Amino acid sequence: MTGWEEIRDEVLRRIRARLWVPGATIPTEEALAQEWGVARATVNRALRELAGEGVLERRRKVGTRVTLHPVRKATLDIPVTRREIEARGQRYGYRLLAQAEAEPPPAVALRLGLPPGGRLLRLECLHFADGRPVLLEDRWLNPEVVPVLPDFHRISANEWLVAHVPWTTGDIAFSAANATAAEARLLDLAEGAALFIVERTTWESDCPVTWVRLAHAPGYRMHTLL
Amino acid sequence: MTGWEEIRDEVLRRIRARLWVPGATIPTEEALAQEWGVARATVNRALRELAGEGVLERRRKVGTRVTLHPVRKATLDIPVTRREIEARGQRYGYRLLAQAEAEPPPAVALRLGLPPGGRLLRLECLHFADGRPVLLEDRWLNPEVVPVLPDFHRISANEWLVAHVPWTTGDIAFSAANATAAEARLLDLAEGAALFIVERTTWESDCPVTWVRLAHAPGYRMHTLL
DNA sequence: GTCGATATTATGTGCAGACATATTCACACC
DNA sequence: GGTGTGAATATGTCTGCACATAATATCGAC
Repeated sequence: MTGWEEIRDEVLRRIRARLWVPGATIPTEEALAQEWGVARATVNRALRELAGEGVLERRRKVGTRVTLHPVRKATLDIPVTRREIEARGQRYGYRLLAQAEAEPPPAVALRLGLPPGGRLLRLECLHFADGRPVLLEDRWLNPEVVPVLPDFHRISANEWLVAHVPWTTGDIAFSAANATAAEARLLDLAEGAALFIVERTTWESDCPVTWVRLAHAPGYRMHTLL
Repeated sequence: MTGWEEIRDEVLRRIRARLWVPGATIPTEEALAQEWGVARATVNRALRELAGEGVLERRRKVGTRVTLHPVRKATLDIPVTRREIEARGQRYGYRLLAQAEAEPPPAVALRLGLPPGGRLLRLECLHFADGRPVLLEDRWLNPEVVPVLPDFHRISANEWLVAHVPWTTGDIAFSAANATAAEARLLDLAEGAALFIVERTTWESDCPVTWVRLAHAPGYRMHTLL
């Protein structure tokens, strides 16, 4: 029993074998380190990992216990649209439908924390897989953050932003919605088709960057890795 | 500059300030440790953390670089339905619609890795928020894993499973679908309404436990914490 | 008994040093 | 020119120790 990964696996094994049941306190780091003949830091690393995944709960002085009400943590990878489509082995296509400066609807301004009346750059575009439209993008961009802009006919805002405004923070929400008549026409669907909606708000250190709504055509599945 | 969290924040600051641009290699752990007057292990902890979030890419001998094509990692908490509804301040309700042993459809058997012809326990139930139906659950359960079963009229399978078959592995997928006539009737919706679908397959150490499809009524939003 | 100071305890984090491992690069060799 | 080998190097991980911090338990004063 050497190495924090082996120790992590052994802890998981004991939990699954009901040796340590949910809600119960497990032995201290010290005791486990002694039992397995490793340093306490090694046990700590393993237990910290499991606590991060939500399997264990740790509190100073109290000890480590197996989580009683497990909250499944699903980690999703959200790549740039082009790479996501290409990863499925399909040919990627892109078309800019509209680009204009305008006043955003109140809901968008609110989410970005902007005062009403400001003006943002609005982009509407379509993404294609093997020539078929699969994703409608509706984006509002704060021109103050990115004063020099590229030609969005050639590169998608999505892709340009991750390269030029890296490592922003944000907020993502998922939902479902019926396609409006306009959406159905653009995505070549029947009106009312169920769309998978991703809404994303992006910030760069307290400054709003962009809000975007991605409407995925039916057939789209988002999937956890593990 | 002491403490791995401060160091992590400083690294992030430098990336956002474009001192270290995407694709570029940052100084070695040794160099950073010296610059900030801390041990290499402390820098390692901070950089490892950022690599886990996808901000940095690290390879032995090569060094640490700022990720060029960031893949946003969204972490979702997926609690038990009851707790999710109660967390929104609504009253939770639950009704078992059907419980029967049956042969699962091929798609379900395939996902669970079971040979065709086996029999599973099928549960169909409705979850209510403030008295209104919001979630339709269609579940197939492997009775071999959990030989002694509770009264599913009183406790939802969801909740009973997390308490009695803890820390399973699994696989979750999200999509959107139009409500069938039957689904619309049960959820008190118009036929064709856009449902948010969660499909989940659960295993316990190479043994299939359950497959479930959750159909959320419109209005449901799944949300990242950060 | 109640309250508050103090001791105890388990985890959180840090340090210095060591060795392991993956990868690259230079160089000798054919 | 191509190829294999070994040196160099950055990260990965472990050890043993120390002190910090948070939460609890204990015990004395009143």
